[in-house]
Amino acid sequence: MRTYYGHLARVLHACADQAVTTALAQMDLTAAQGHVLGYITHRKEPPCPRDIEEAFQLSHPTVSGILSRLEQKDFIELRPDAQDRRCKRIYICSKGLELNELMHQTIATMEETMVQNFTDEEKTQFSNLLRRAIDNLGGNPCKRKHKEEPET
Amino acid sequence: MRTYYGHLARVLHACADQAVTTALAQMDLTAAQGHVLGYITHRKEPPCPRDIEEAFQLSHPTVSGILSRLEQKDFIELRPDAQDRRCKRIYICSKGLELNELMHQTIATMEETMVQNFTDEEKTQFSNLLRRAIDNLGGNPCKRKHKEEPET
DNA sequence: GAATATTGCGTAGCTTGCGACATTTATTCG
DNA sequence: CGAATAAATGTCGCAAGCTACGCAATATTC
Repeated sequence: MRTYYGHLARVLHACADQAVTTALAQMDLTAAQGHVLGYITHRKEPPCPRDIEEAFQLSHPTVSGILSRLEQKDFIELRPDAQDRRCKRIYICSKGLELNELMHQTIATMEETMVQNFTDEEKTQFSNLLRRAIDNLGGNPCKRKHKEEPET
Repeated sequence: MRTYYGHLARVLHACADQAVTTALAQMDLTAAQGHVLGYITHRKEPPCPRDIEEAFQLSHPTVSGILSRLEQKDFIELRPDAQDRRCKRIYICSKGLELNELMHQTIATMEETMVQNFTDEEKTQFSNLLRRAIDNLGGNPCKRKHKEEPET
């Protein structure tokens, strides 16, 4: 049978997602929510949904859904920016801050487990090949927004 | 910033999925539906949903959903097996057979594009690293069913 | 300054993924 | 044979991903 990198990528993502989701279940968080919460916490300035879209390469309705679930559970709070009222600033609530350390550790552990028997060289190669494959498929559309429209 | 293989795996899968979905849109198929239809076609015997689960490492509700959408659109037909009435056999309709060649080509093209500037060595390494990473995370639970329960 | 374009976000509706539970049919064992 | 077990699906309800559409606020252009 053939190789099908697409299939392998899907399965790998599913495994990683499952592992994190299982580990975070006790904190009432899913993998996606955990990753986003981690990103928000490590930022100096309270980010807006648009930042999340770019950081995770997700569409804005997807981000919107994740954020509203985080808000419902009081992990975060959304308030419109005073200067630019189009933007919403994302603030972390105490509940989110408390869990942050444990959650970050959980994700880091999964990442280490995933490449536990890789040499340093293999790790580097792995991420390089992944990135090159993504590039070959055109990357994510939003990334090219500022570069490609010299068609006049 | 750190590497996060999990993130790269998710993005790669998203890109591959997007590429195939876009290309198959004209045939009224999604990527998941196309892959499953391709699998059914290349099988000698009409498979049952369980076979799809194992081949694609998906849960049975997921497979059930994809199959019922394929059936609604008259790509396939589901009939219970005469010998074992628990199983449903999946038969391809003419509509599905006609599109098969084009669809298979579309998927193959995406797979080639994805690794277009890889050497043969890099291709091999890529699939090996992907498989090892999957293994490190425990693979997919259902795969281990027959091996691990020597706990008596 | 007014018309236009862009940006950020909301909502609707869809597919795909999952776990949990129920049902039906086969199989196994006493 | 009958009861218990296992196997294959069905179904429900959820999260997460997308496109497409619309709206309000800001930027740009003339």
